[in-house]
Amino acid sequence: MASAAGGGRRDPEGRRRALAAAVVAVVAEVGVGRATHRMVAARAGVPLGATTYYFPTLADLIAAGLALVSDSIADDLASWEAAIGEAGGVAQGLSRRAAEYARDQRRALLEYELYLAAARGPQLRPLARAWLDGMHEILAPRVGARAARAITALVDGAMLQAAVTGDPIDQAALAEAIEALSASPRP
Amino acid sequence: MASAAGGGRRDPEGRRRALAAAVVAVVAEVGVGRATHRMVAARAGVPLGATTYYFPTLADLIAAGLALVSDSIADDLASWEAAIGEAGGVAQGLSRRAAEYARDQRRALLEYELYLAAARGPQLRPLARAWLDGMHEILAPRVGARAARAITALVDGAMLQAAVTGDPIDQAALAEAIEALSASPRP
DNA sequence: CCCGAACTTGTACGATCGTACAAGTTCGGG
DNA sequence: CCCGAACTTGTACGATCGTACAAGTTCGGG
Repeated sequence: MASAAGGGRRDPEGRRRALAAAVVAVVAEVGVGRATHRMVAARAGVPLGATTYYFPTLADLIAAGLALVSDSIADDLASWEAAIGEAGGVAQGLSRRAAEYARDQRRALLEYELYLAAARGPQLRPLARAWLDGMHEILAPRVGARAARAITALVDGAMLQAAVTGDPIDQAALAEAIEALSASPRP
Repeated sequence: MASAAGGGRRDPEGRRRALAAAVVAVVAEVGVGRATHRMVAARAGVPLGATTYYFPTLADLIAAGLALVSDSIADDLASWEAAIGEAGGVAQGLSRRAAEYARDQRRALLEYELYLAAARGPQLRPLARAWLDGMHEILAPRVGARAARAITALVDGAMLQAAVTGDPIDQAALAEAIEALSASPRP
């Protein structure tokens, strides 16, 4: 191992990353069901043959893209936690972060599509779980398990609606609703 | 016009309906992006040629199926309103109906997939709007516009999560959350 | 220097797709 | 009775798909 981490004769690792990123772009554009080798290759700027060299089957290729999204969701969770930790409390931080998230409609749609696709094929299950459990882990210590689950559903619904309609999230209204759920008495 | 409404030589209208219903089944199984003429024909029990006779293009065929779902959502809205009108108030009726709805995971997934697909192609926009506006129309007179929107988001999120995870909705917890949002003071 | 492994590229394969269509069948109106 | 419109059916078309692979090219280790 001469040049250490990653190797890189003609930058195969870069191609692998470029292909995975191209998968994300293509899936965002046409949906999981319509993504093809050729679209991904064109988007990544590599010949068709390169796709099957790095990823033997289409399922492998798409899985590589989804892994990328999965990682970015994990990163996202950290930023959600940071937003909530800031001044203003859970309701302010959470609603601000949700409104920000929904502003990138393209990405929001992609993630919700994958979120749903997780129900059909088990290979995406971890992605959906990461989001739900991650949010619960962040919120539960601050508002209790029961309110955490309700707030996660509320925020999920608000972001889904924003992604579908294209309308921005009403941040003040969402904050108020989160507040109402946080204050809910125990059963 | 001898036999009046619908005509019906060898039951063409029945075939049309069978094809539309088959589209719904196929889309529910493999998703919008992977539904094909041949799958729909096989499911409907008609030869391939019949699909293009009744629906010139694949888009027409799929649109027919989605129209069916759209109609059933309109029917659903009536039953949501009925559930809310029953004894126990908004929170009880709504949470009970949502839990019922989520019990049919297959149908819930189908509808959420179409809901999302509405963001990509404008031909499904009415479907998404029908749901959002319909719920708002039902809830707003009872809890106010602001709470109506928050509750719709909450219920949407809860049903989406149930559809994705396959877990049933915690009806009592949802009712409690709806209650909290209904009682929220005006801004 | 050079050689084998790693990578690249273009082309080709059978399968399946959406769609077209010719030839048959059925049926109600005149 | 019968004829044309409505419907049925099977087959065939070119396009596109996932995947395989032979022939080249590059590059680091010995």
